Amino acid sequence: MAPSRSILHVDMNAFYVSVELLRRPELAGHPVVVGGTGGRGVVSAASYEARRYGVHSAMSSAEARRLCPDAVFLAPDMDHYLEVSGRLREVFETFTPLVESISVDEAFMDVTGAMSLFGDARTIADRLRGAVHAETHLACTVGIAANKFLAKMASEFAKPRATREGIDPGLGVHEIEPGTEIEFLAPMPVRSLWGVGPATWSKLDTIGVHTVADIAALDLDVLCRAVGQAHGRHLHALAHGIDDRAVEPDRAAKSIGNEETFPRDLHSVEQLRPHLVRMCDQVARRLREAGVAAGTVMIKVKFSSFESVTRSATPRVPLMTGPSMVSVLEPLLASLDCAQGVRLLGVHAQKLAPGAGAAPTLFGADDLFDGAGMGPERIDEMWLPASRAVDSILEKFGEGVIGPASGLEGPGREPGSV
DNA sequence: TCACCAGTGGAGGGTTCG
DNA sequence: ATCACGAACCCTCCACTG
Repeated sequence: MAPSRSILHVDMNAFYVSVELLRRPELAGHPVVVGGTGGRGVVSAASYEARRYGVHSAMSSAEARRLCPDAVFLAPDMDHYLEVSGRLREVFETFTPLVESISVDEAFMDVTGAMSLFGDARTIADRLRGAVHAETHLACTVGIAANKFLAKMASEFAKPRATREGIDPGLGVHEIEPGTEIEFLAPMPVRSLWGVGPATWSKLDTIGVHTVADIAALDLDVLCRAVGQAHGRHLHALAHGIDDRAVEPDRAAKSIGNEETFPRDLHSVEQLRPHLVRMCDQVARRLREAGVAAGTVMIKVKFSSFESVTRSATPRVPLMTGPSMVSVLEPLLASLDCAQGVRLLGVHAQKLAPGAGAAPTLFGADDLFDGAGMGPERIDEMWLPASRAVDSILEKFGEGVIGPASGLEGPGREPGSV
């Protein structure tokens, strides 16, 4: 039996929109939407006023406009949100170093040890909300419970809510007291469990499972047959209020990738190649910044039909430059039928390994002459010093001053332009 | 030698979350 | 007609190994 802990889940209220309102106070009280400014985009965040009209995140911009024509649509400014997010984390860390960020606007905190300094969890939650507001003028909701899952359920419960009738400001803080977990969870719909999306919901629905109490009462084997071993065990535990995952402050990234939907579909490898080169370069740069190399590289292609496929390859040594990634991925791209129309291209680095300094070659000179040409390892070795030089130039003089020539498409190139 | 089996790791697809 | 992007995790199939 593990000792009992006190976990907070902090959730910023309508984060992107609230940050924007600080810069544009004249918009306060109006329906505001961040995202959905482009033709093919979706909503990233909606103010509670916009939510009253049924607008919500992940909705297509076209539908949001239809539901709420008067809303003000703002382009996302992720750099700014990340900066604010960093300041929030600093506020959180004045209470405990055990802070795990799960997105720009949500974090878990393990305050078990902090309570001797600051008071009980409820007191910490109140002081935290005050400190967040003092530092950033933003509002947040805090859930308190004995584990991460329950803390998240608690903050969900305490959040502000928009209905057609008006905006309910919510409780701000909610604590699920030890011993009351089951009664809190039992009546909840399965869809509210973390890990039950449309697909799982549908599977559970067909076996007559609708509430968390239904899952808790279900035979584990029956559940696992319906949704899979790992998922079944996980859901079964959650339904009993059990979640042993620790708050992990420094989770290393396990993959790094970029994907991009083009303004218009592209129809050939020739058209896609400049984008592939540019995106490989971006991903490789992020790898070098993180000091890691890609053990496996992958491309993702989404066709006009919305069908998407992935193709991956594992070179003999991990890669960390754009040209070496292009050399591996271009043949994979060429193996696909791009003529049918490609709306999205993605480049991902997986199986991240600690990046070598300037990786000394592990291979003989014969690598240079093996039939098809230079292997990706040799390309990496050749390009790494130059790539690092480019990194420092970009660092010094800003984005866009330098890039791969093959990533250019003509004068005045803009990302995503055709 | 063959059939079978277990373990492993790559590849590809799918689900979920914010 | 319209459906982003980035990341984590899981499942299944397959080839290889012993």
